[in-house]
Amino acid sequence: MPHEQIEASAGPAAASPWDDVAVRLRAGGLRWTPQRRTLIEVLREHEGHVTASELIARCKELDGTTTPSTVYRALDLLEELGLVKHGHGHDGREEYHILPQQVHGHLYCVGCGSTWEIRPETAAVIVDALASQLGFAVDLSHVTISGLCAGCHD
Amino acid sequence: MPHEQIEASAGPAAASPWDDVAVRLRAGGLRWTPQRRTLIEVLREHEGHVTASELIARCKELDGTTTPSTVYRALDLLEELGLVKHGHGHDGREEYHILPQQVHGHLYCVGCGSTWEIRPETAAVIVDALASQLGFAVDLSHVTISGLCAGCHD
DNA sequence: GATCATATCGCGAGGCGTCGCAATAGCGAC
DNA sequence: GTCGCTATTGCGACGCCTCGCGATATGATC
Repeated sequence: MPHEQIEASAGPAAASPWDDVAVRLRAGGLRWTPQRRTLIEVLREHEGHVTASELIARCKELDGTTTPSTVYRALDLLEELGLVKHGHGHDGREEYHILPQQVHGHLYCVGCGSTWEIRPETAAVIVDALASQLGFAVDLSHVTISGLCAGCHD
Repeated sequence: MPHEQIEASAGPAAASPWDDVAVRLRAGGLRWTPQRRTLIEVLREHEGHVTASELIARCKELDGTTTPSTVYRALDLLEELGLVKHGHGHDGREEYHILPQQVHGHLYCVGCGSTWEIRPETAAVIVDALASQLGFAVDLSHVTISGLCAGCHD
């Protein structure tokens, strides 16, 4: 086997936040295991939101020996590193936001079942209202707010 | 522990919304069963919010034969009658609001674990913002929004 | 390459919530 | 009071999520 190729720092490929997970883990005395490697592979495939069960299922496809508890624990770890962020769907089930970039909220229409996003500008109105009136700094992205969309409302 | 008391028909006691549940059920072709009677007893004991497990545990104390599925199904029914309303705590677990009167939201501080209410006036700001910007009629009471309270924030 | 401390894994159990099914029992009709 | 329709119950099984425990394997050190 030839030596593994070292990524040249001049490489033009966009640096992915997943690339240095191994390093970051080891820096904290944590370990880079096959199970975590698999999970990162799976996360690379996704964008936006994924449910925990979807992640577990996909990991199991790739590995077969993956167990749910391992995935949940690895996700907790990645959340501490800021690479994912968990929230709850309208029914309380867990959802993971991959590479959370901007604050946005989630809406679920109980009429038609579709989901909507609260864009950052609108979210800001809500966050500001609660901050000024209650001094509470809310994290709108953690839950899915239910309601009726324009189409189902009238 | 409150002792049992037979309700005198001549009693001028304020009519409780629970009093005519039996009638309302039968009016819809539904039935008034011992299990439902027990649940109503339990609900009479509470105000505000209760978790599903608390209700189930208390029903089991009173009856012993109560099973969770029966309680959940009865709660669904009462929700259709408008007597309770379910929501989700910060961790996604179910919570029941007893006799929901006014629209209010729920806040959970991830710092200290305390819970706060969003008063109707403040809730209105949020509801209006989403209504005017997205045409979405949200139900703020369905979920618990996480964040940091004034004390934990700074 | 061998050693060792310990982070991590897989397993099993448990609580929560949902659903389908066969048996039971309200309750309206007679 | 009895009958019969069918709403409801209890059970069992499942999926989701968490946790504790003993066994394993990472990776730092020599």
